[in-house]
Amino acid sequence: MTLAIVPTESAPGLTPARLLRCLGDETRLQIMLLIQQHGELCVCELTAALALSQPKVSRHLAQLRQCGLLADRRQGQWVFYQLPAVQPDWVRAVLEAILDGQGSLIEVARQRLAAMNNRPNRCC
Amino acid sequence: MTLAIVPTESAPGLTPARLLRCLGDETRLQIMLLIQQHGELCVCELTAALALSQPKVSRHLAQLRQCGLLADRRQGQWVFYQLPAVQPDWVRAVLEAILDGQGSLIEVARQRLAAMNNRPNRCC
DNA sequence: ATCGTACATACGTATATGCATATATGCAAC
DNA sequence: GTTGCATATATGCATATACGTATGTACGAT
Repeated sequence: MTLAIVPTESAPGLTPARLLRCLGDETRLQIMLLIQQHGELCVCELTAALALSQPKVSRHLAQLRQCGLLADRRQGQWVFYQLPAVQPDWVRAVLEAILDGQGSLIEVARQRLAAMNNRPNRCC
Repeated sequence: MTLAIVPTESAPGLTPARLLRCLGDETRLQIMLLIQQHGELCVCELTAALALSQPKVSRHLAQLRQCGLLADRRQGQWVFYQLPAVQPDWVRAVLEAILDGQGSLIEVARQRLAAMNNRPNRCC
């Protein structure tokens, strides 16, 4: 008897084109790069870093979540987003390639995040 | 005195997000992967490989060309499309990652291209 | 000049996408 | 309970995108 080696696909319908189209938005691309760099960020941190309205950030996060590009975890009032534990290799490779080539895209956002006050504490 | 290392930008207003959005379409992505594999293809070859209408292929090619993702060259009645000589490294890396991980995307198209008759001769 | 092939574009239409505003939920403190 | 904050979603509208069809242009052959 053989057990499945491949874990449950986070997003079965995630085609390369769908991935690229999801990344093909300034806001979503910056969100992905920020989370890739910082490991885990909540909505209010992303809102501050990107200087955008909360609903706008939330809507883009929902899209990234539905594509399986982000995983969310609730901690008290905050919802933290991070890269999913398991993700196809080619998706990782694409993200790394973009971050390597376009990391400067999020410089301003990183500065705003660094200047943010009252950031929530991670625990759990 | 320092000389600019970065060559003339093919299209100054082209953001990474715009490039990704351009790649984030099934047809355009297949075109890019096919050309990456075959080096150079004309419109009628792509039309046959993808089994799509000629105007549709032509329109997508125009978008890729306007984004600087493809270069075209006329030879008699045919217009051949190829990867541009100079292109951001991360774009190449993204395409390679997808081709490595999801090369099956263009398998059917490759078969149709292989079965095509009267393909034009390359020369210069 | 005329025809056939290859390719590009214009027009009208259907759908998708992004946004602002308003509303709803969940949690913590009081 | 109520208030306040963080987050999520629903609605309505403007814009963008993709498509089919038709038309236009460029090239080679006759």
